[in-house]
Order: sequence, then C-alpha cells, then structure tokens
Amino acid sequence: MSRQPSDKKKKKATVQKDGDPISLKALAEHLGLSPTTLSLVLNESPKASSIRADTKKRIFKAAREMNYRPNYLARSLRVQKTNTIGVLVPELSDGYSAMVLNGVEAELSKAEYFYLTASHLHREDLLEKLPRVLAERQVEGIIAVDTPIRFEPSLPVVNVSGHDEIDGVTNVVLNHQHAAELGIGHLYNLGHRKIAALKGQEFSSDTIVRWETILEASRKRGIEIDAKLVVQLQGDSPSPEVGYSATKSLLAAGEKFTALFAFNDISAIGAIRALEEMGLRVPIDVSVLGFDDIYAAAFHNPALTTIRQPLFEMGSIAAKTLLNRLSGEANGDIASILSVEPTIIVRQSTARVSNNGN
Amino acid sequence: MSRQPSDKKKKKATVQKDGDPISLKALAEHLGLSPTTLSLVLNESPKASSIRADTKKRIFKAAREMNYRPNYLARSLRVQKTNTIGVLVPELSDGYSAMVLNGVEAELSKAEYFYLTASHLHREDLLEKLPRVLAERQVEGIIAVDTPIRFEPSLPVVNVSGHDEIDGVTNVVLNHQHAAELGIGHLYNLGHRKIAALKGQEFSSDTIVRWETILEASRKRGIEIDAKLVVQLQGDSPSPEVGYSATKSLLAAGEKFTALFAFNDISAIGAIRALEEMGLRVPIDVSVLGFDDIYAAAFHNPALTTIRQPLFEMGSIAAKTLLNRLSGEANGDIASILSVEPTIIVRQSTARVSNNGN
DNA sequence: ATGCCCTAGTTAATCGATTTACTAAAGGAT
DNA sequence: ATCCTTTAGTAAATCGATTAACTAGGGCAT
Repeated sequence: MSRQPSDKKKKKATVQKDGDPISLKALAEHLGLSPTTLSLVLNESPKASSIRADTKKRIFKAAREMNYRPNYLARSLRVQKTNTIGVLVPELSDGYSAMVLNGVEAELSKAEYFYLTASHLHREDLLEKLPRVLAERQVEGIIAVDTPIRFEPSLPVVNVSGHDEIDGVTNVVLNHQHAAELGIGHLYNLGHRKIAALKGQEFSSDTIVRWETILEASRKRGIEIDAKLVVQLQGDSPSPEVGYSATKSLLAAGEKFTALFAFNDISAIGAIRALEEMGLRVPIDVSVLGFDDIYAAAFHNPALTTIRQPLFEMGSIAAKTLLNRLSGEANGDIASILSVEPTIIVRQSTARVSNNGN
Repeated sequence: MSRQPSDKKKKKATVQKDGDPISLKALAEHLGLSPTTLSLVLNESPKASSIRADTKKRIFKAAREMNYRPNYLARSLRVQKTNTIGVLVPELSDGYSAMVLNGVEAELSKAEYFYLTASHLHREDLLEKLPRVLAERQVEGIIAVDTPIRFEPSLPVVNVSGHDEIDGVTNVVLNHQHAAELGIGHLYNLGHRKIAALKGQEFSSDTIVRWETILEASRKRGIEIDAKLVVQLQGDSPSPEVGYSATKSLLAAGEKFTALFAFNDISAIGAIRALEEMGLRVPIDVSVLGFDDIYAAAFHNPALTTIRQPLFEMGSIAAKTLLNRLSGEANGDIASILSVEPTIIVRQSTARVSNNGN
C-alpha cells in the first residue's frame, strides 16, 4: 500500500454548502426566540398554531441559512425512539445475506429507518454479545438472517430462515417442502433414481429442514437416498471451493449416481468443476441441481437448473413485518411463521438420465 | 406468502436472561448510592479510587444482577462520541460493495465501532441527502464505496475507488496503471493485437481511469484499441446480463477481435455466454480477461483469467485510515491517496492467439 | 486545639433536543 | 371597570448518562 501526497489541485464537484452544525439553542438565541418556539415550529407541531406566520417564516429561513440539523441523539433520547434496527448476518459477502439485506434496506428506507449491521461469523461469543450491544444502542428491533437465536428476545425479532419457534421471534421461511418436491420431482421425472446430495453446513439454519424435506420427497417417490451418496459441506467460505471439495470426496468414495442435488448454487458450481475434472459431463453424465438462483446461475456453463428462493422478497417481508410490529399495528397476533414459495428454474445443468451412463 | 399460527411448542435454546432495561438512576436508588458513584465505578474511572472496595463490589454485583446496560444515546450525547460511522454504497448485492464492506466491518469491529449502511442506487437525490442524514445521526465519519462525493465533507471521509481530489477526502484506490499493464501485457504477450473492451458504466468511479490506463498500456505496445471494439456497459443490474448484452451488440457490429478485456468478472461471465452463443470458443477463438477475481471466477467454465483487486483489504485500509483520522493521530498529514496493488491470476479464459481464427 | 489532608462519597451542570405547564399582553364582552 | 379569551410566546422538566466542583467527617501533625 503506497501513498501519494495531495498535489493541491481540486476538482470541486457540484457540492452543497454545509457549515459546522448549530444547536437549536444557538439558533434560538440568534433569532431572539426560545428553543421551545423553534422546536414547535420546525416540527410543525399542532401547538405551533399560535405562532405568527411571519415568525414561522423567520424561523424556517434561519434554520435553512444556518444549516440547522437536529441532533438525532438528543431527539431520540427524549422521544425514546431511534428509528434504527439491528441486523445480524453470518457474513456480508456470502451473497445470500447481501440479497436479503437488499430487500431489508429497500423497505426500511421507505420508513426512514436505518440499520446497524453486525456479522457473527458463526462464533458463539458474538451470537450472544451482538444482540446485547445492539440493544444497548437502542435499536428498536432485530432482523436476523440465517442466524441462530442465542438470546432472550427482549426486542421484536424477525429471523429470515429461522426454524426454531421462540417467543417474540417471527420466522420468515421458504416453503421447503414445496422446494424439495420441485427439485426431487424434476430429477425423478427426468428418470433419475440414484441421486446424490450436498448437505448444508452444520451451522446453516436451512440444513436440517432442507434435508428432511428432500428425504421425504424422495421416499414418496419410492427412492431412498443412499447415505453413501450424501456429503456435508465443510467450512464457511462463500466460495464454490466448499462444494468442490465435498464433491471430490463423494466421487472418491466411488459410488455411482446420475444426479446431484446441491445445497446452493455456489456449491453446485464447485460440484460441476469437480465432476468435470473426473471426466463426467454435466448434464450428460450427471445432472446438477442448484438452489437459490443467484445472479451467476443463469450464466454459468452449463446454465444452472435451480430452485429459486425469493431472497430480496424475504428481506422485504422481514422488514415489513418488523416495522409493523414496531408500529403497534400488529397488536397481539404476532405470526410465528411467514412462508414464501420457491419456483424451479429449469436450465441446462439437468437432463434426462442417459442409458449409456450408469 | 402464507401464514401459519404458532402451535405453542417451544424449543428453548441456550438463552441468557435479559430483563427490561434499568437506568443508572434506578440502580443507584436501589443501592442507596448516587448515580455519580456508580458511573465512576462502572467506568473504572481513576476518580473512583476513593470508593471503598466493598462498595465497588456491591455496585458490580447489582449491575450484573439487575442487568444494567448503559443507554448508548445518553452516553454518546454527553461525551460527544458515537463510535459509529456511515457507509455509502451503490447497492449491497453487487458483490463488489459486499466484499469491501466485509473488510470495513472486520476493522471497525476491532475498534468497537458500528456502522450505518445506506445505498444510493446512483440516484442524485440520495447522493446529496444520505450524507446529511448520516451526519444528523452523528456518525463520526463516512466511508464511501464506489460513490461520487456530492457533498461538502464536514466529516472525515474515505472513498474506496474515489478519484476526485476533494479536501478532507482520502481515496483508497487500486493502482490502475499497473492493473492495465498486467492485463494488456498479458494479452499482448499471448499475441493479441485486436483487443476489444467492455467499458464500465458511466456511474462507476473506476470507469474513466481504467479506460485511460488501458489505452495507455496499449499505445505503449504500439496497438491502438479500435473505437469500434469498445462498448460501454449499460444499466446497473449486478447480473452478468449487462456484459452479455454489451458483448452481443459488439458482435453485431461485425468487427473482428481476438481478445476481450471486460470491466469486471461479472460482465466477463456474461460476455463468455454471448461469445459462445455466436459459436466462438473461449479461449480458442477469443480470450476473455476479467477484473476483480470474485469467488466464482476460479470456478467458472472456463476459469477466468482476471486482474485481482484486493477488495477486502481496500475496505480494511479504508476503515483503518478513517479510524486513524478520528483518533487524531493522523494530525495534519492526511493522505489524499492510498493505493493498493493488483495481481493477475492466469486461468483458462485466455490463451495464445490462434492462427486459424482471424 | 487548630489547621490540613484524606476518605468516601454527593450535588449540580451538561450534552441537545421535546413537551408540559405557565404567563404577559391585547382584545372583546358585559 | 372587570373578567374572559385569545395570541404569542417562554420557563422548566425531562430523556440517561458523564463529570467538574464540592462536602462531611475522621485522622494526624504541630
């Protein structure tokens, strides 16, 4: 990391003036009025009805000219409302969290809310500490994304992909049963009977439900997924490497299969690389089915067939739900589960089972 | 989105107790002491030296038992320090921002800082409003990521990939000249002379520098990039679609080329799809060079040769620099530019120019 | 016995808003 | 002339901490 001194030429872009902040008290003094009057007028309080129109004009003008900005700390302290929520994620760059956050933010910004993000990196100490620190910072509620709840929720909590029922926590989840039906159904209809699977990491909230629904959907069709054809993803890197190594070890075991149901698109991409390195062509020799439908899925080679999860929507539902609870409109009937529907996007990575293969 | 009522069975996970918050005053009353004493003791102030050890013990014990948590708003208001910074990004799910943010967060959390994230979506109104709102919320400084500065920086600002020199703004940038040398040099050495390029979107901070350094590096080697071989990316979707359509229109123009230097890996992935749809094989007929080295780059088919940008590091440098300025240790000598070095990662998407081709 | 210092705290001001309760002056009704 | 109302504001309490300035009481030296 090198360093260059400024060479003093400035490109002054379009810029708006912005002096040092001035307090309400100082502004009031400047105008020869009391802070009370300014506060009433600037907040357009109904109690400002008795203030003369010209006085109001003077106040607004001065506020603009002196660039008055109310101190949010002071205001929040007084009115006991911060317009801020806390967001817990495993890690920011894992794609999944970022997509959900995008939906969260879209909704929050409409309501003039801000949020503090905290990554727990699956560490138990952080899972306990972060909610506490966020509460100290007076967040009004918490949105957790793919995060186990390790604290007594003293605030309203909405958990995206949460599966534990906890008092005060609303879970926003995918209809996993439907997802499994779509996925296994698709593979089954293409003639696949020997299906391998990449199971999610231990720490992922969806791992268990996803796996159980897949087993159920298979059993329903009379196929039993062989335990030897299942590998669990290891490590928390957001890279396809995780799926690559898992698939490598699956292949090393030597068991035959005609389709692979990956835990997500990222691991599916890694899996494809592993398969091709073994000389297996996708989808001719092995069909690969992803999960999520990330941006890259459609453009991968081969384009991924995948179960689409509406992550942005899940984020915005989470935010809407939390805001609704905060506004008190949800009075009493707090839903414990809100579920969204998956869709299957059929592309090039799955195909009818071939007879030459296995 | 369907909705299921709670069925009252609870999995009580490991949970720590957490009553309703108690104020310092209430705790003091409970102990028959003054708030001052508690504050001095709890903050381990040197002025607490005259407080008896057993009293201290009593205080700590009560604080723990009653689950006392200092109200951050009140404290921050008093000490005029929020331990919070604002982060401006174009959009969260674009991969680039998320990677940088990851580095930012890693550094900030070490210093017990939190951050408020705000997405401006390239909208001029938000580019002006958000910094103001963040300042109202008393953030101590701002980190902008790939974001034009449209405000007079009344706070310390660090801009990742900023290229305008503005008073009070430190830019953390890639050494673009070196990046262009690596990229063009690599293609040149493989024998490529007809090089096409995908230029970044208008709004992207790096677009101009990247393009100028590429032109310079080409010229230096005696090749002039034909204006007909340059297409600018359009639209702000974080999907490869952007690179796909740009490449389509490039191909439609009919001009021949043996290599394509994409603006980033995402657009490179889209480009590859477009090329292959036209029957052009990568890298046999056309070499494709990406930029960034996102997680998926190594696992794409073909694996992308790309110019690696240390995004996580750029984020952590930005955070370190800002924290340093905030601590006052940087007194005076504020660097206006901090640059980091790119590296080239050679994989499968580039190859020696073929003679059968063009 | 007087002054001084030390111990173990407390009182009150402050950060910057909001909000309840109040008031001085003018105008109108009786 | 007196009372009431309206107008146009102001004073002071409050949110929950931190912190500068102070004090009551005991011990010690001279």
